Amino acid sequence: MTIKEVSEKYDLTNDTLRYYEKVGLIGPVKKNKSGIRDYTEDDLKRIEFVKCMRSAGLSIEVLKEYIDLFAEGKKTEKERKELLKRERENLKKKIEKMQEAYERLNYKIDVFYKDK
Amino acid sequence: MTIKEVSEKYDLTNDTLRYYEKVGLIGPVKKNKSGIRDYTEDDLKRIEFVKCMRSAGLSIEVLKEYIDLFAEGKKTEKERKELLKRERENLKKKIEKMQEAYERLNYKIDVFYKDK
DNA sequence: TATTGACTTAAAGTCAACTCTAAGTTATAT
DNA sequence: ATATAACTTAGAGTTGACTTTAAGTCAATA
Repeated sequence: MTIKEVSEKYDLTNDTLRYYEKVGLIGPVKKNKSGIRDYTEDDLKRIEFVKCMRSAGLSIEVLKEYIDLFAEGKKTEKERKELLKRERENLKKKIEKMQEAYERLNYKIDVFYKDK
Repeated sequence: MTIKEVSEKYDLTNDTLRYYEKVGLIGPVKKNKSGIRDYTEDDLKRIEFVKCMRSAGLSIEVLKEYIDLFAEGKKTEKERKELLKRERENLKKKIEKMQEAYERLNYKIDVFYKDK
């Protein structure tokens, strides 16, 4: 799959895809004889994972950390699990903050701006 | 209330409080004869609101927009309500994204890293 | 009176995460 | 054969949201 197709499929720009590769979140992606990227199914799975986690606010740094551990093999499984649990906790707290703000907006809209 | 007390109460740095004031999210805060800030109850309410919304990811720009409308008085109530509804929708979508990522982390932790 | 520490300002610096630019190569259509 | 469009790279630039710096004022204490 070409970079264009991937960027359309996942709604990420070519630049972002190359940037993710440069910082080591994906790939290195295989290239054909003229140097053009050809993404594999595994690349796509990774992109989808990264996109999901990024959209939830996980930093590139922490994703990179996880992916580097992954590349080191089985011996890092425990450490990876700890990392995921840590991030899950962070996410939970962030969701709670957002729920709070959401309810506050609800209240403002329904009570303060009721008849507007 | 001094900037130090406010910064401790809301866990925001002095710098952040002055920055919020500079960009127009709060104040202008009243100052005593020697130029030192003295926050009122209304300032504190505003700070608390801004903190809540910022922690949920609303941009400084959009908060500024809301606050500027507020300062224009009653005639902007409808517009303010629209703005809040828009931001509520954005927030809802973001919460959904985060829930998705949260569940994915749950799954990974419980299934993939079950015995680790 | 001198020093300490909290405050003040404007402006420059930082950081994460892209995003754009410049200069170049390659594939396809006319 | 030439124009067009899509790709490539390294590196510079942008944006949002602070954060730090430099230079100074002021109040309280030794």
